[in-house]
Amino acid sequence: MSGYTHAEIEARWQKVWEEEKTFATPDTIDFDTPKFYVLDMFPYPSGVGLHVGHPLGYIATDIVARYKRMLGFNVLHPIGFDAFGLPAEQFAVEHGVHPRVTTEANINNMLSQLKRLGFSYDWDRVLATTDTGYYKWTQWIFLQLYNAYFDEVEGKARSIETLRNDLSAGARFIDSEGTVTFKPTPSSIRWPERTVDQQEEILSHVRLAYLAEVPVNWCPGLGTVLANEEVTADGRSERGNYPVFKRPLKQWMLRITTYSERLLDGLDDVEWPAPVKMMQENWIGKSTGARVRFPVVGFDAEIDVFTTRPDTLFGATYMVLAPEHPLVDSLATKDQREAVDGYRREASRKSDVDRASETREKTGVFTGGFAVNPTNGLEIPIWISDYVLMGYGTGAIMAVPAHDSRDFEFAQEFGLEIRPVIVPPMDWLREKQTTPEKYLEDVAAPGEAYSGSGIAVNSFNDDVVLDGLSTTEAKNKIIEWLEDTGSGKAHVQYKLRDWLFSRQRYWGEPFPILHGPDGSIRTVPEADLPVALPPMEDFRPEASDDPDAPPRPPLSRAPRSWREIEIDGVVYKRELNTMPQWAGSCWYYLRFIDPGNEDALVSPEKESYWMGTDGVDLYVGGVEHAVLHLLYARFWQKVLFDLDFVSCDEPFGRLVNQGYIQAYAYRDQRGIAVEADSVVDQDGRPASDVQDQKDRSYFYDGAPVTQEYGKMGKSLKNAVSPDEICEEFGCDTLRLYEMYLGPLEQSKPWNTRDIVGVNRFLKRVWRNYVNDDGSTRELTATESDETLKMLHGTIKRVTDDLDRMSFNTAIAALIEMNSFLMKRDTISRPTAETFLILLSPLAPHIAEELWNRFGNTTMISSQSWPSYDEKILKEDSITIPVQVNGKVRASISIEPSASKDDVLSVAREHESILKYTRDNSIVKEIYVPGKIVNLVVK
RNA sequence: GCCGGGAUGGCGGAAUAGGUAGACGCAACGGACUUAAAAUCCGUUGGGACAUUCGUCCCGUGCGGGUUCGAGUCCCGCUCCCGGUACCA
Repeated sequence: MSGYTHAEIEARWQKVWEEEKTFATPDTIDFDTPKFYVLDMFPYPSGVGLHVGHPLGYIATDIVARYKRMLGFNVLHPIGFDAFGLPAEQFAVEHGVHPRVTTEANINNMLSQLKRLGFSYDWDRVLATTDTGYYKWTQWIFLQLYNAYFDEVEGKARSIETLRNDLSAGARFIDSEGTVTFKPTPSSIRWPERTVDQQEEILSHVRLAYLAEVPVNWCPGLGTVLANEEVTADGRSERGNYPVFKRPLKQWMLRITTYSERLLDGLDDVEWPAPVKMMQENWIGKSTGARVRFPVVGFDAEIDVFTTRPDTLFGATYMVLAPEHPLVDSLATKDQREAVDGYRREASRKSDVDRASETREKTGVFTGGFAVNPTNGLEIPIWISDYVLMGYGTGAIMAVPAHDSRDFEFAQEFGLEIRPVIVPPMDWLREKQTTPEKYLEDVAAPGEAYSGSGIAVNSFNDDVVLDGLSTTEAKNKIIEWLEDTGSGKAHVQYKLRDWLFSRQRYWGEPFPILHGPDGSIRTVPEADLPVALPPMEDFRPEASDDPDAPPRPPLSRAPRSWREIEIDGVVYKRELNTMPQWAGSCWYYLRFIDPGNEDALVSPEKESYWMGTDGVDLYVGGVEHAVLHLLYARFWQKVLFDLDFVSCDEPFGRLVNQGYIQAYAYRDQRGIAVEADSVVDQDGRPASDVQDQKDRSYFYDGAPVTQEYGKMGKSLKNAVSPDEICEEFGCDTLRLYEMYLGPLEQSKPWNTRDIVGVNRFLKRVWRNYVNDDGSTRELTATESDETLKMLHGTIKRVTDDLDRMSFNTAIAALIEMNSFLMKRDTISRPTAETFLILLSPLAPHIAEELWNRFGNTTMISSQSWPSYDEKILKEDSITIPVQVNGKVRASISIEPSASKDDVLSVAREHESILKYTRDNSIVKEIYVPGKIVNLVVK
C-alpha cells in the first residue's frame, strides 16, 4: 500500500483520538497556564443532517483550537446541542415520533457526522439543553431572575430579598408602579403599612421575571406566542412562515429593558463585527428627548407623549393617539363616537401584515377632543391614527407637521395647521428654491417637512424664548422649562421591549412555578429542581386557523398528578407554558466549563479561569443570531454577573461571523427548484463543471432551466453533503477546501470541481514523503540554506496567517513550500517534521499519519508550534524596483543594508533608467528602504 | 427611505504600514509519459500594440474627480450588488 488512502488513514486516527481522549480538556488543570476558550454557536440537531455549509465555522474553530494547543494554551473547545424548541418539535410532529426520540436520534447522527470531520472537540463535555441535568440549571437561573430586580440606584440587579429589607429599613423607596428610589418621592408609598399581599403585588412590578397581560405575537399556525425577535418584518413567524396576530394574553416576561443601557454600553468592550454591533444598537433603539404632558380640555386627564424634538413644541398643532390608546374611549365626543369606534375596529382587525403591505397613505379620525399645548396654551385637536404605535413610547404623539415628515403627510391629508418653528439652513432652502421669508410664509410649499436642525423661530411665551437658538440649545432650554413648570422632563426612550418568555408548546423547559388557588405565585424550591417534563403520548400543539381561539398549552393535557401539587393542604397548579428555544442557549457556554456539576451551574474557580474578564476568547457563528441569541445571552450573563455567580460582564469577548456557502441552483419553467445535481449544459456536461462559464444554457430532464445563485440548502435543492466529499476525497481535503475558498467572514460559492486542487496538494505531500513501495523517504540530518530560508519564511507566513484567521493564505504558503520541497533532492528530518506540524491544524489526519510513519511515538498535536529565526530570513541581496515618475522601469539588486546614496547611484546608472534621465533632469529621488526607488524627472 | 458591508482576470481569491496588482488554486490552451484514457509532470494564461530574437511600450482593481514622487489601498461625488431595518415620534 503506497498511495494516499485517506479513508483508512482518517478512520484510524479518529478512532485513536477518541479512544485516547487526545483532545479532552482535563477537569483539573494548571490555572497558571493561559487559557483559550474557543466556541461554536450551539447547533440544533436537525433531522436532515449537515450540508457542507454547516461545518465551515467548525473547521475554522478546530484549526484555531489545534493551533492554540500547540502554542501552549489550555484550550476549551466543546460542542453541544440546542435541542429544545420549535425545530426539533416540528420535526417530531411531522414524523409522528416523540421529540425525545427524534432529538436523540438527530443528536447521534450529527455527532457521528462531526466526528467524521476530525474535529478536536472535547467529546466528554457534549451536552444538550434537553438533558434534565442541564435544564435543572436553566430553571434555576429563571428562579434567580424571578427573585431579582434591577436597582436603578446601583445600576445592577439585586435580590428581591435585599430590596425587601431595604424597603423595611428605609434604605429604598418604591411607588405603586415599582419605581425604586434612594430617597422618598411624592409618589413613594409607605411600605410597612402595606399588607404582605399588597407588597407582593408591588414587587411583581420590579421582578426581572414577571407575569403580565400584554398584547403579544400570537401565531395560531404554531399554536404559540412568539417574541418580537422571532417575527419577521412582514408579520410572519420566522420559523414556518405562519401569520402572526397581535392579541392580549397573560404571559411570562423577562425585564430585559432594564438592561438597555448596559447592553448598549457593553458593545464598546467587545471585539465584534461592526454590523452585529449595529444591529443590536438599532434593536435596542435608544432615543433621547423629553416626555411632555398635554392637559385634555374639559376633563381631568393628561396625554403623555415622548418626543426627540422638544425644541419644536411650539409647532405642535395637533395630537395623535394610537387607536388602542386607553384614553381614546373617554375622549371621543358624541358626534365622533361612531367614526372613532369604526376606525378602531378596523385597526384591530388588521394584522401587522396588512399594515405593512398597504401603501403608506395616512388614515385617521378626529376624536372630537382637544388638548392644551403647554408651551403656548393653544387648544389643539386630538386625532387617532394607526401611524402611531401603541407599543412605542406612550402610544401618543404631539404632531409637529412642519418638522416631521409623517405629521406633515397627515396634516396635508386632513388639512391641519402646519406651523413653522425652525428656520432651515440656507443649503436646504436653496435646494427648495425658497428663502427664509418665503418659507415662514408658506411652510408647505417645498412639499415636504424640514426635519433637521436649524434656528428656532415662533417659539416663545412669557417665561421662555427659544427664538434664535440652535436646535441643541433650544432642546436644553425647553427641557429646563418643562422641568421647572412640571409639564415634562428629559427622557430616554428605548425601542427594546421586554422579552416574552412563555411558549404554548410541549418541547421546552417547564417553568419552576406554581399557581395558588388565590392567584398567588409560588416558586418550586431549588431542592425540587428539575421540574421534569412529564412523558406524554400526545404532545402536539393545538394549531388553529382561528386567531381568536384560546391558546391551550399541551401540558394542560398532562396527568393531573403532574399538573397539581399539594403543599400544606393547599392545591397548587403548575405553570403549563414552557420556556422558549432561546432559554437553554443563553448560558450553555458556562455549563461547558463544568458540565457534570450537580451542586452549581458552574464551579466558581473553573468559571473564573475559563471566562476570565473577557469571556469566550473566540465565538464563531452565523450572523443570523445577531439580535436574538446574542442579546438574550448577554442579558442573562449580566444578571448572573450582578448576582455574583459569574466573573465577567460580557460573555463573548470576540465574535466572528462566518459567511454562507452559496451554490448555483436551477429552476424549471414553473419556477420550481430542481436537483442541481442532475442539471446539464447544452453539450451534456454536468452543470457543476461549467456553471461559472459564459454562453451556457442548462437543462433538467431535457427541459430548459434557469440558473440562479443562493445560500446552500434544502429549499434551493443545491445542498452538497460533507459525507459524499469525505468519502471521495477525505475530510482533510474537505477541511482544506472550505478554508481555501476565501476569508471565513465572506460568503462564497461552492464549486465541487475545484476540490481537486487541494486534494492534489495533499497527494503531493504524501508522495513527497512516501515512496512508491510504501517505504518512508530517507531524510537527511542537515539542511541547505535555501531550504532553511523557505522553511522559516513559511513558519512566519503560516503563523501570522493563523493568528489573523487567514486560513486561505496559510494554505497557499504550505502549497508553495511543498512545491519547493518536491524539487529538492534531499530534505532534512527537521524540515519535513516542521512542515507536518505547520500542516497539522489544517489537515490533521495526513499530518498525524506521516508524523507516525517517520517513527514518532508521540502525537503530532502534542508538539510545540515552531518559531522562526529572523536571522535566517535575512537576505544577502534583495531585488527592488526602480520607478521613473511612478512607473516601474527596472529592478536592481542591492544589499539590504545599503545606504540610500549607494542604492540611488546604482539605480541612476541602470541602463534602462538612463534612457529616461539622459534628456531630463532628476528633480526628486525617493528611496523607501528595502522597498522601492522612485526618480522624478522633468 | 434609513443604516451597514462590498465591487480586483473566464472563476474563487492574494496584495498585513500608500511602494513591482493578479500570490495560491480552479478552468482553459500547448507539450511530455501512455496503444489509449485516467493519474502524474513541464510550460503558457489580465487586455492591447509593436518585435525574427533578447524584449519594448500603452491600458488596466465598478464609474467620475482629487491628494501624493507613487493609490486596489486615503479624500470627495456617483452606480450597482448583498445584508439589516422599516410610520420608533
